[in-house]
Amino acid sequence: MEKQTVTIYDVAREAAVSMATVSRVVNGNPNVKPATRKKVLEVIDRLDYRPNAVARGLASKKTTTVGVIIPDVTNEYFASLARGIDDIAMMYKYNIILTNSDENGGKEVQVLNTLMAKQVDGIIFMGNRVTPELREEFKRSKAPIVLAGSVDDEKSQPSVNIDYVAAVAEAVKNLIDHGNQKIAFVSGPMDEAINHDYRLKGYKKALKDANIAFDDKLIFETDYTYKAGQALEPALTAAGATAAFVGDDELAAGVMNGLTDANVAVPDTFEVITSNDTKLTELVRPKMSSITQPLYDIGAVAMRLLTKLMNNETVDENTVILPYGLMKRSSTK
Amino acid sequence: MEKQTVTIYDVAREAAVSMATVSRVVNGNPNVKPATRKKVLEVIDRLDYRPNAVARGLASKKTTTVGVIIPDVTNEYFASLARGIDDIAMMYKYNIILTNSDENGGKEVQVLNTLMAKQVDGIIFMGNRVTPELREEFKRSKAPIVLAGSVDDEKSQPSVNIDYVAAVAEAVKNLIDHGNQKIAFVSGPMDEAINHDYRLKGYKKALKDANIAFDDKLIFETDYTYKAGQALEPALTAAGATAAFVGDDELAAGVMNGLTDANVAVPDTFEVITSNDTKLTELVRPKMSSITQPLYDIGAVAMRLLTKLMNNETVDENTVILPYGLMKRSSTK
DNA sequence: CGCAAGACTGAAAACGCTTTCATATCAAAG
DNA sequence: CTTTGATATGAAAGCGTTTTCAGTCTTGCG
Repeated sequence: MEKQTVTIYDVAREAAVSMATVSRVVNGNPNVKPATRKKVLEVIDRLDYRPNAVARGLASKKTTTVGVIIPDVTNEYFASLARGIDDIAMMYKYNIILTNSDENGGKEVQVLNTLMAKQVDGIIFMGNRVTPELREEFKRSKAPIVLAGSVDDEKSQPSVNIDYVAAVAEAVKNLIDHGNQKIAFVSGPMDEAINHDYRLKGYKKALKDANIAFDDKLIFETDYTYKAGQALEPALTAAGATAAFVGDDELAAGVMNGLTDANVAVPDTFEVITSNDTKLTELVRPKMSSITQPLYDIGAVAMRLLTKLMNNETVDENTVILPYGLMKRSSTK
Repeated sequence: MEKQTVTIYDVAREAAVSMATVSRVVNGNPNVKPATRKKVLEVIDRLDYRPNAVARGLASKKTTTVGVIIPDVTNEYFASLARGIDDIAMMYKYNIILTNSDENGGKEVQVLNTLMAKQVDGIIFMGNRVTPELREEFKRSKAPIVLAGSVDDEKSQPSVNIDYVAAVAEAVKNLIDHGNQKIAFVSGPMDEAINHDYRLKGYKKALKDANIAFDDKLIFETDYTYKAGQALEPALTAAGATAAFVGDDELAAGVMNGLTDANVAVPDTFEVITSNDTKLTELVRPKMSSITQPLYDIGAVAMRLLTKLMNNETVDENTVILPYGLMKRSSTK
């Protein structure tokens, strides 16, 4: 009762040609007489022949699939990038093997290895904690790897991002311009390069430009979760902050709702600005002002870059920086 | 400069055994003398040998990868299922090929075909519009297919869901019990089975049980988007509705915010209850009451079911129904 | 000490395709 | 006609594993 698979050999026999010829017509090789092509095509249709991609992969050493490592699909930010990645991948006839890493170094290394074992033609990596071990695996990979919406201190790999330092600096300057002096910096784990090495730098720069002393009492390191943000209210007010820059939208929603629930008026007595411009910013009330990022495009461009790399095309610039913006909504004055 | 790949043959030579033996130790076959195993393992380690999964797949006819068709990763509901799927998949050593379908029949058929060409061991399908063509492809597949959080009128495939009819009926009854007589039914496209054949049925049942006449002026068919929901306010009030059941959280958030923005007080003068219990319900103000679904588990159970099917284990029940609940938050009295 | 029954191991045949290389065909040119 | 340079085609060698089948060794035991 097992369904019988029809192979290239069956087609060759039925069409009275060699496998080589069948292979040629399947792959659109022009060196086939039109009459022959027609005959083969008919048989293919009649037998409902579908080439086995695994065999093809083994013979050609190309699988037309790329691996995508994502911290968590459930996170709006990364999901948006993933969507961009998949669309472009599909456009170039690639498929995506998607795996959640939870930004867990061990899991990332393991996943990377199974992707390589599966002979993916390329890899897109999302995650901001590029450990030395990870970097080691990257080097050992013969498939090109590009980072999307993720930074590595050492810039060891091609990547596409926005200029986080400048974006955060501008966001914070905006807060300063509104008269705030004690501005909280609420971020995810500080061992992520994007937090300790980019956002924080932007924050400090804005302060310095405005001659405001840096005060580490205003630095709040926590998880990227709604609950964590919500729980921050007492500490925030205790520290005397009157505004906050937040590194993640869900976290920011938590911060804002936490404040509101404690009767701290946003934006009147406390301003909040967030980082990722996901849908969330529009759903909450007040709507959140945010740094804007071309989320979909970051993924799309990363995938496009990867196709070039997989094709051995020369690319002029390996680390691409997309433009950001600032969107004023209702959580800032 | 191309990195050299080491094959099973290299290991065999270095260890002075046959490929067969190497294969055995790699696959944990017990029929290998401990001393031999040790020797081979050492060589594997020394040469840093990693089995080629593609070759393996060709020889064994198993790829340890499953295809996942999802309407849109960017949708919280499906993303949550996807996370459950991936976790269980990883637990059973499978990888996921993820593709967005936009619930577009043509794209779905095409994607299904490329998944089959890639010899996936199984497929998880999400999407509520199972067309005859699609059903045809399902049948032709030799890899088992299970539907997750998705229904097919004809129950042609194994699936895991909740009892949508009962859940919606209960939700609507709740609204009726609060004294509402004109309850709007706001749903996504009616050509999706889940809407026209399940949710609507539950809605009608609740009305009937309460002796309320069905009025199709209260049926609102629209897109699953925030904007669409927001735009619904005028129509909703014009129809005289005092409450609404909504088939999607993002849509519901739109409906609710639309009402609020038009100074219709939720829940005091208009109650809203939604369907999917995603994170969103907690982010908006007022928080939305919702049917609760074990989102992660729907995905997880679907994947688990698939592993059994792929293993040819006998499963007692092909269509599993998980429990639902009703979570009262602040958008209902 | 002889022998059957495991326990191990290796040779070689798949798996279903791509690709190289050689050969065959053919039209145009001489 | 013969030659020549494309143009078409086929044979066969991989691609890197798994798996079957047939041994070859070891044991335990009478």
